[in-house]
Amino acid sequence: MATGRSHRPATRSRGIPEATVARLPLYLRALTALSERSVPTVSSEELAAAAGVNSAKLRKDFSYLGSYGTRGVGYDVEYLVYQISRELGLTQDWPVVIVGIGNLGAALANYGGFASRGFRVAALLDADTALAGKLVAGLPVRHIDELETIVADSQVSIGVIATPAGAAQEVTDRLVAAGVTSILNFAPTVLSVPDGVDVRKVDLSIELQILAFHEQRKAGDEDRQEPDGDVPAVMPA
Amino acid sequence: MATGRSHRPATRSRGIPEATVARLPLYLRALTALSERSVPTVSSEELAAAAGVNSAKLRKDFSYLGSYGTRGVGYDVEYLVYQISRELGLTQDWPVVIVGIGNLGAALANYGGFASRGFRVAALLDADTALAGKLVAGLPVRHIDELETIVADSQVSIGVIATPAGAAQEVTDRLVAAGVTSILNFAPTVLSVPDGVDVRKVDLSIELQILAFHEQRKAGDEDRQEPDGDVPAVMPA
DNA sequence: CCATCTTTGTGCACGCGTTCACAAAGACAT
DNA sequence: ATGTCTTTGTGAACGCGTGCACAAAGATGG
Repeated sequence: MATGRSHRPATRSRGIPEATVARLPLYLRALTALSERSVPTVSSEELAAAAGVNSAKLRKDFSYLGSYGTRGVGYDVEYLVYQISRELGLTQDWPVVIVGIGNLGAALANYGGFASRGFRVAALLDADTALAGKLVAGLPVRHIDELETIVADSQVSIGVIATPAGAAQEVTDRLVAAGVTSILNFAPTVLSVPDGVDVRKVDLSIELQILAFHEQRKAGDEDRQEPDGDVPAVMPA
Repeated sequence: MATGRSHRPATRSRGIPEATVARLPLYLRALTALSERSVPTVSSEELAAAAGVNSAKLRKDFSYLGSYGTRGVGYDVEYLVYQISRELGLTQDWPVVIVGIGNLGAALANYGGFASRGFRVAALLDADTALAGKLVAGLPVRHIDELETIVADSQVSIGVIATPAGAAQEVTDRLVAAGVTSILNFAPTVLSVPDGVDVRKVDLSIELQILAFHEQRKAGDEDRQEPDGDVPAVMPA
């Protein structure tokens, strides 16, 4: 029992579980919405509903950050917005380069969610010389060969890859060599990077395939289909 | 409104764990690449490397599908491609509607990974009448009011939402009412849907924020930037 | 046919994440 | 103050996912 509280729950220890980190942006978004409506405080129950999670999970998540709530009242919205922003590192400026200015790259460049969260598009890069100089989201597209210079000059540590799959690994290598240590990959490829470099991937096709799996299951619930049904002529052995 | 139930209905699919389902598309992609190079068989070790996972995990994943390997040899590439495709439901045709034909919607419409995996874009929808009739990826953009007709006529069960956040819930409600039971959401909002409808979300901003967290942690390791600095005047209580 | 070698399939243990359930902490009214 | 009421913070149990390590299965060669 926590009757004799002898030591602090390690507010500052970087022992924040990965699953919790992944939910912090979700909470932050819900809190920002509340903040814009000038709501002063919010209970874990209300906030959890807004974020689409379980309230116990939310409380446990916040407990990793520290004791920022008030029992009987809830959480101070503004205070929590600040604490989560700080924890996520959003109180500082993160220059980002986007490589590959096709449809997707342009969509990313135009995405408003960046600027509002401390992310600043430092440059748009593409291998196509025909694109060079064209304005996308108010920024000129620059040639990929300027990558190294731009990353160094603008202290870019985050790169976004929106190139075709074939170019992704080479671009990654150049970004890493230039000093980038975090990569958000939209290309449908497995990237290999040295230790110390973080890669997160977003894959549209994979998400759809997962949906298809569940969709098939729904449809097949009454249509009990034997898994070893008919198989093409190929069989091992 | 239906309370935003955070559904994680456990893994009672077909006995196939959710985590495994999420990796099957990854294996499928690696296998397809091997197939195109006419590689007849592959070991769990090789395939795992290509997919970027642990080989034991891969073998366990495959074991949920059945015993499709041959000890001492490995897996028959073509056979495995077929089995995974069938398990994911990719041997059938999945008509998809994309709602919101901005930069992102256009990028999705042009994405080649759809058609090659059994997904067929049945229609592109947008609320902007100025877009109506315009060709995107060879398909005419149609007005959102045609949603119900199109979903019904084309037997669409999967919807992709690429609208602004403010429109996402309403579009979702209309899709669901029209019969769609799987939704891929790109809008930065929590969607509430009735039971039986699957939602997967892709959020660019969240991914970047997670990267920022790790990036900050890396930078702060040596640079010990006073984490407990000043807090804005706001304090709870 | 037997020995050896390769690679699968899986039992098992461990660690992380989720959820329950409740005591502690504070607000608020009297 | 004291009691009541609300809501947080968290101990504990549980379940899922991961990875090790190895026996079983089959190929291959002599």
